[in-house]
Amino acid sequence: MSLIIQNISKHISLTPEEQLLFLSKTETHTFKAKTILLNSGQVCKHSYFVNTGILRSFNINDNIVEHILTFACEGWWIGDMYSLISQNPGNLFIEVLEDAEIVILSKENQEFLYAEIPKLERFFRILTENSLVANQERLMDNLSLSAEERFEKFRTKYPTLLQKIPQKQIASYIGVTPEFFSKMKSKLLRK
Amino acid sequence: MSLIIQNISKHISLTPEEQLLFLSKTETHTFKAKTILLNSGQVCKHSYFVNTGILRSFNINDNIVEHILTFACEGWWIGDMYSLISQNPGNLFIEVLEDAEIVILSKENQEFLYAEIPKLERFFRILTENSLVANQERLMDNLSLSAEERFEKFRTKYPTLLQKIPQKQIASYIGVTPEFFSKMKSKLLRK
DNA sequence: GTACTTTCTTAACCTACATTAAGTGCCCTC
DNA sequence: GAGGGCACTTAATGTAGGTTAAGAAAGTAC
Repeated sequence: MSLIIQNISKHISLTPEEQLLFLSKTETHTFKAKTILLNSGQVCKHSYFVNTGILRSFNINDNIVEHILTFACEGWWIGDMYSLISQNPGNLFIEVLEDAEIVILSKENQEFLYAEIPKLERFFRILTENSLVANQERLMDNLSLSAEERFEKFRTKYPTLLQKIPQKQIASYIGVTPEFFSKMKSKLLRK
Repeated sequence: MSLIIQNISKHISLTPEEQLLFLSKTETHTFKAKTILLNSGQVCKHSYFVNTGILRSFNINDNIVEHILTFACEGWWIGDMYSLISQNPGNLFIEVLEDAEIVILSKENQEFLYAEIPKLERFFRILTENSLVANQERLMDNLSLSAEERFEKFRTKYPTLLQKIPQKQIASYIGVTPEFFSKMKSKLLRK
């Protein structure tokens, strides 16, 4: 069974016909690392589900500093939620960090599927709820933890990522400069 | 029409019977300021909708420092999303800041209503989506803006709150100490 | 009205993290 | 296999915001 159907089946059960209908409304493509799937200033018209590879969403502040909102690895959904909902231009970029196979679901088809398979409302509600919880925790962490503690949390949340992506991306995710991250890391190693 | 039905009607339309069914599954109570509706360590079994008054959710770090996750004024929902979903003990407190009239919806009744009025899945999905978007924006703001800029954002997001709540609560929301907030404020006034 | 508690202010000093800048290693690509 | 670009490191210096402490102001209770 495809990864995306497995993912959905964790929360709702679809008949074989519904599964086929769902899949018929998606497209699967492969992308090379460094491909930009969504640019800041564009309207986001798709949700992306990662079969293999790694993606990230981030914004750029004052044309200089990048801040990473999310990484998405195998089995994760990613998109610009704000832009997707409002259909206004967003300020997020979505980029492929490691060659990836991605399932693409257009907003249009998503709405169509809500109408055809109302259970999917439930699925995406649950997905969004989980995402909200994760985000709230990260927000509270950013308010109350030190950079070192945030790094520790990153490690447990994304254990596989540590080896796979440039460490400046991790610095950006936890909210420090690459220079400070490097210093912090060597301090941790010395312990 | 009651405020909560108005709130729901912004996103889905309920028949008069559905409205009555919904309301019959809620309870409305008034609470004095300083009432704690949910304690850290408890399982959250209700969602709260604010008819009048002000609530806040917050956690306490190392038994010392409070960090505010959300304020909820008239027409807002509040709860401990993590605990509500997982039914595990959460780490949030929910407290009444200003005498309030609150509509209470138990998780049990919410599930019951999902079964009876499937459209409500849609409503709560949209509610959660909006909440997620707001949270993501706040997270990015915390990564990229100065305390002063975060205060400015707070003012535009909660214009009425400024006069109504102790300023240490605002400091806690934007993530600085009351002392620093006071210093910053007097600097802003001198301009 | 007086006392008690909580909030707010001010100020001296401290620290986590940013900035700037220079240098090193490494993977590309031609 | 030489040159150019990134990612990473190190170190000096700078700063936003924290800590501590003490007093003033403002609620709140009796």
